[in-house]
Amino acid sequence: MAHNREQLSASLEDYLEAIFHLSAQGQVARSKDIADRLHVARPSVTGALRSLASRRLIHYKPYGFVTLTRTGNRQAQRVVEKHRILKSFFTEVLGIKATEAQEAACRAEHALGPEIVDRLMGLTEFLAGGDKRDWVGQFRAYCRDSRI
Amino acid sequence: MAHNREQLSASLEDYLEAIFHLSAQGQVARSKDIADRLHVARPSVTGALRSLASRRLIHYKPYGFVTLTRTGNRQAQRVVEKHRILKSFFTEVLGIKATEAQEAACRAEHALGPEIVDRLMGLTEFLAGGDKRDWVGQFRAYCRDSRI
DNA sequence: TAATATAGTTAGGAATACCTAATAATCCAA
DNA sequence: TTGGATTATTAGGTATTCCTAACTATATTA
Repeated sequence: MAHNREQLSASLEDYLEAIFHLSAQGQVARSKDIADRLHVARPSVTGALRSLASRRLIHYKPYGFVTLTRTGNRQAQRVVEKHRILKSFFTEVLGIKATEAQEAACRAEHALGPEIVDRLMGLTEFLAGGDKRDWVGQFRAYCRDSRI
Repeated sequence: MAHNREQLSASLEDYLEAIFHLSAQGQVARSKDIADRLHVARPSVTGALRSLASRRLIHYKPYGFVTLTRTGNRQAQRVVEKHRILKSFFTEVLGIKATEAQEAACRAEHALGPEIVDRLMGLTEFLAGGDKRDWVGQFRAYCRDSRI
């Protein structure tokens, strides 16, 4: 199989992320719940699960439940973290509303490497980090003035 | 054909962008130059050109040269503009080096809508816009201190 | 526990976006 | 003007990622 070191497609990262959240907020990730969460049909999930299993990112047996392997968990956490950082940059710094921020984070998380994401996290802390100078407030005013 | 109102795939946006740049910086966009620029094989270009033509974004006849239609030009400009804004945010605000910024902009430009891109442009102007307060300088120092 | 509802999988197919190899058109220079 | 180099296309194939319809396994409940 040998796709060990290859990086995941955006689609497979989404599946991994969904499995992570479902396992966290309850018990086991069921195929139907993954399908609902990602708005795909159930057979698409079956295919994705097989692909993730062949990469040793999940434990999967047909009709059995799905759990993340150690590697899978590590990779999922990276994706989830990226998502979180992007979303809070969009909402807290740029002032984008939650739903749009959520969706954009979901699309952008696959496009940005760790270097940029780390800096974005830094910028969010720097600008929105409870500082007395209220930079974000000034940026909002600037946006209002220039009609952005 | 009727894909008029549908939004373009990331791939087709890349082709449109390449055609725009080649047309601008010289004369006509040739198939081979598009292939070289996007690092794809020539037959892939033929397919993409047919697809763009069916959407009325380019003028294309086999063995003829390629030019953007009015609509195509408008769409290409939007993509190019997004790219430009993202890249300058990455370099000027986040301090990412040019090549990485270039590549990341190329990947992210398809994921972010106009609202977020406009705000990013605003933020870049706000923070790096020749202001006496040198926010970017302070952010760099903050990054250094927190090892980002 | 047997009938039924739900969940999961197979089977088969479509769209996108690539590829290589082979062929056809076009261009250029002797 | 014609033959060789270059460029573009066709033909045929692969991988991904999605779909619907049909079937099978599992779970629930009467």
